[in-house]
Amino acid sequence: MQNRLTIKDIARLSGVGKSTVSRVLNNESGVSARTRERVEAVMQQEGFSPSRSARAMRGQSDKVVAIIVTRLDSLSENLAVQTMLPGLYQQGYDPIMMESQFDPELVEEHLGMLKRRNIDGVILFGFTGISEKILQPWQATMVLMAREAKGFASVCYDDEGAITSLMAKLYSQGHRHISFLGVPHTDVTTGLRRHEAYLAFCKKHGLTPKVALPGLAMKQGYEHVAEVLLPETTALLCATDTLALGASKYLQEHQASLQLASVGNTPLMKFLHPEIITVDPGYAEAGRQAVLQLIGQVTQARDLRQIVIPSTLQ
Amino acid sequence: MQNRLTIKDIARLSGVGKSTVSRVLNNESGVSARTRERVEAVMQQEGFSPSRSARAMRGQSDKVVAIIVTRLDSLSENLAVQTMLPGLYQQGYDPIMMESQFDPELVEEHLGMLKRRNIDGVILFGFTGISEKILQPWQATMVLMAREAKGFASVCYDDEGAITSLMAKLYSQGHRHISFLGVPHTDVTTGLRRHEAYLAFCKKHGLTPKVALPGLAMKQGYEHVAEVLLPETTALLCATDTLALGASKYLQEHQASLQLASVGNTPLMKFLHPEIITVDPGYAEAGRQAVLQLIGQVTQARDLRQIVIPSTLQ
DNA sequence: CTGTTAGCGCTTTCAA
DNA sequence: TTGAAAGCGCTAACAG
Repeated sequence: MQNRLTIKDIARLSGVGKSTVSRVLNNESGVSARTRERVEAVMQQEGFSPSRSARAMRGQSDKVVAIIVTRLDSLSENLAVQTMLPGLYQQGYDPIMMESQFDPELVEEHLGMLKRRNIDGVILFGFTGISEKILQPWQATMVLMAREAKGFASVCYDDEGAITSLMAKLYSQGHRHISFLGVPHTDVTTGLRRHEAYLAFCKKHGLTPKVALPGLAMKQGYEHVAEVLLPETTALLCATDTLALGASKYLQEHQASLQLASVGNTPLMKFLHPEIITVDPGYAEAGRQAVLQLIGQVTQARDLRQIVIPSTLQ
Repeated sequence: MQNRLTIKDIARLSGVGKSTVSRVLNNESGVSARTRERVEAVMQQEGFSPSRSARAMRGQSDKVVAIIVTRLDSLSENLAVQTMLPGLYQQGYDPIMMESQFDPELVEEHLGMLKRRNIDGVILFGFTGISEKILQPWQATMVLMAREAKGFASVCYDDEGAITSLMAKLYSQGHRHISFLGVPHTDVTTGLRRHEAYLAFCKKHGLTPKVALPGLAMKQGYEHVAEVLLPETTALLCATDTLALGASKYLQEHQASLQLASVGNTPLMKFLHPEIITVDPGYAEAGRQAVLQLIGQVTQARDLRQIVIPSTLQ
């Protein structure tokens, strides 16, 4: 680590001035092709790479962004992060990871650290309880995942479309008594929107809704699925894979057999219960979009778009 | 982000010189208590925090480390990383995350990026196929997880102890026909060592071993468990939770009921199959130790220890 | 087109 | 115990 070369060295080795090297480094115009080639050759040969800190100090950005997930082991967030990372590396950004554990105070704490570090941007996986006030300072440099907020860029899933297409599929299979296992309305996207889409479909098709909204945890699916099982029920729609996993454990234990459907399409689900009908909310695409949006935002002041990822029935 | 104060501002505001502020900042001796207090008060009040880049440029470290996991969704690695993060933040380090996807070339690529960034240290979750040559330049600044290598610090799990205590438990429950589902020997720790510990126990207690070593994936557990099911088999020991998950799906589908045991104790396992006997390899503790070791290494040239985390039967 | 010259915010001599 | 001054590696005027 010690004897890294500097532009000064490169300048000396290629017989030019520091600034010329700098120009080459930044692909600035105003350097003769010959000089540029020569300098590039030297850099190449010496394996030169400029000091990030020095560039950062010169007002350039640090090229560091943070990704704040709710939980490291969230199946869905993992899928999104998995596509974010390569996207960020490719653009030369270092992604630092933080875990909010669904705790608004932790988010605040983390954002505080990040503010102090003068980071370029943040991708935050939203959840219930984050006050917009805390986010305010980040308006220009944050992309919210799975959450919308006025004045913020965001990448959301198509909750309504996902639920509707699952319902349509179940309906077309002949199911007329479809129960719903979801998340409380305090969660606007996964909770409220998915529930409403379910209700809307029921209404439109004259079905009688039967609902429980226990929460996001597998255990909650397990413990509350019984509440929505009527004798006539033939299918169960779950707001998330995790919930479906919990429910299906219960169903298995109780020998109840009904058609399950859920929003998620996570690998775990596909393996454990391939018979479940799923819709892929487009986690991978969401990750890609989030990175594009964030980088656009911080480098070229792109406008704060609210992106919705279309889901695809599996 | 723009108008961050600098030590110059703090100096002015507290009526001292830049260097004094710097001394206070670094807790250097040679500053009168009065002056120090005054400066600290101003910093506090202005919410001053020094520029990382400037410090880094002055030869201080960047305070950035990388964590390279095999997969973002590895149940076990998640548990370790979960304790690493807070440990790192607390020491002022930023953890950047990378995913190797079990691909040695990706590791090489990532390490290349990191070298260029002049990072402080790396925590690398090992796997089969990483050539030690690639790691060589990182000897002093790397901690290997779940893998040992000559000249490298590492944090490993007590493979032998874990398997032995599970076997002892099964044995004490009266099981005498215990099969083993594991990982090929190319994986020295999870593969070879666990398998050997199983064989040793069998030998010592006069049991007839029955083994398959398909690999790490859930699907492999599912597909290969049948090979080790003899009519007399009453228990099955799996080298990992993931494998056990696959196996138990098969067993469930085939109505076969035997006592399962596995190394892992991941939340998913505990939820889906609480009846399985597990041993906790100490992932959380491993994460803590890895951070301590790495930071010790890079800040005070602590010697490269090879740490083994004791496992605990659940 | 290219080199020289100032700094960016900090640490680190070196004098006072 | 302190402050002034000299850089760290880089970029950005400003001259040639």
